[in-house]
Amino acid sequence: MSTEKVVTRFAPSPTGFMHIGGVRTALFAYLWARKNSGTFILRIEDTDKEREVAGSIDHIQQALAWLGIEWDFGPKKPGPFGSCIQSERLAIYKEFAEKLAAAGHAYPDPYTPAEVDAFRKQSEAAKKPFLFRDFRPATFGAWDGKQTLRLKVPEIKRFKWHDAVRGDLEAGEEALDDFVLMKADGYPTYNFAHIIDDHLMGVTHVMRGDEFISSTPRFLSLYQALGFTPPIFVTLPPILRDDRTKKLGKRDGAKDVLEYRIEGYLPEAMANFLAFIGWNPGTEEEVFTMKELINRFEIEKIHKAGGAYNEEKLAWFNRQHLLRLSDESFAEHAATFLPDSISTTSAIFSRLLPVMRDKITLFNEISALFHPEGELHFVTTSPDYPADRLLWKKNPSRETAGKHLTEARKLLAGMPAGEFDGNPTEAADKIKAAVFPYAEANGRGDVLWPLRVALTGQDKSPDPFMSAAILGQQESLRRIDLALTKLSAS
RNA sequence: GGCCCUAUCGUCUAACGGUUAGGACGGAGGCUUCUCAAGCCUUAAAUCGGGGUUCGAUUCCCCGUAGGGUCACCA
Repeated sequence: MSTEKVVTRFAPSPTGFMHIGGVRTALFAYLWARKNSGTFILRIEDTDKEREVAGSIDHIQQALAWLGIEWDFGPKKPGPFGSCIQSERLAIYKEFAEKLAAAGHAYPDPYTPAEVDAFRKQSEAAKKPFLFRDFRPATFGAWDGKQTLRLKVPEIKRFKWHDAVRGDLEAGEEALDDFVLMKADGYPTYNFAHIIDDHLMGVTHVMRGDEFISSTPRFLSLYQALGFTPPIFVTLPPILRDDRTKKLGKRDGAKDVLEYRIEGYLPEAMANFLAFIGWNPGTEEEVFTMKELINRFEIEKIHKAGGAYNEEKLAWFNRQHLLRLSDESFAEHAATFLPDSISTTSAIFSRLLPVMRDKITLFNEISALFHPEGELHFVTTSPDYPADRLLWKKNPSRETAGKHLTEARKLLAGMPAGEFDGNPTEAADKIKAAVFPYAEANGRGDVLWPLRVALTGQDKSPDPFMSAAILGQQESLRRIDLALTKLSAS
């Protein structure tokens, strides 16, 4: 490896939302740049004004920022090479176009689109692949800067090149053609602009999907005509749909990356998951922070074959990262999913923290916990439930339920009030110490089921000790009294 | 169709000529247990097919097969 500073870029076109395919490409480019203390550039390729979607540039930046992918140069951070938005660099492309035209490496296309189309049909009828260069005019005039400009392929030959992932690649002459450099609307094509920019921005490693392999000979022709040295090509494997039948695309359910934030995924989990589609450190470790990914990332370990997107594995990664979160950052992430009545600074929130941490895989599950049918609904609402719910299904006797509830009430009432306060996990332990021996002696289910329902009113909930710890002594006793009333009323 | 690329459990993958083909997700079973999760343990499950090269092929070569990509004044 040379001592040259590594520069990578992510170069999306602002034509809609970002999905995980695009983000994965950005991630790999970012990881490689950071690993080498290099530069990562976010370049906006907005040379097709027809397809541009308003707000996309903003959206792209939000998606990358959410994932923790930071760019050194980007839309509002121009570099020594100027703007990172191609539509603001038109003068640069024009200058290179003029140079190529003057050197005889490019020529104005004399045909109308209809005429070119006729040529194409002609070739099809003859069952030959259409190549514009077969119809190249014998002589051409100077380029006036307004016509369509095409590259005059400098050399018709079989191209061989090296790809850092795919190895030695080659393609025949049929892959070469006089492609368009400057469009009639004055904008450069992608094929032209990206090569100029990669060169001017000092990009050393071009990371992109395998859909660009087949156009590489044309890029190489242009590098040759311009006298530029090509960068290192790093072809990334495609991300496949989960059934592996095709590449994951927007039409196949590829979601907006920011959707995942709304669903309560952690950005580090997403980055971890994406890194493992098409890359693997070669060990059995799987859970990595962004920092660790940067340390471990190696181009040599990028795969050739495509990998499928699997949301269940993503969820697992999320759970793993969630477990490693500090209470403080857990609270931050939880904030938007809590009911309005509970703030992350409230006392009740800190009492609920251990339960929430145990229960969820995705943060949006927190809202479900507080739903009227949810496990934590009892926290904010006094329970309302049919009396029969207090009866354990294996021994549905009102008499037993009432007897044990009365006993349990005594045990809870007998505890010093202070033992309910403080750390909820410790409080739950103390409550368990007070109640469990009795339950052990008289049947765990017979004692604990009615107690848990009395406290929570729910079929599914945290265990009775934790529930009592969350509610506090007074409220716990009040709810047991309520349950006893229910039992005797009917 | 031409050209290019790819191929290990259902899925993500390890193996860089020699392993009982390993791990993870998901599945199944179990433990735990007052409920629901979580957690822990166990388990089933793969080298696309056919030829070579080699003492020995998941690994190297060839031919099939299947899948993907690409053939724009889109990127």
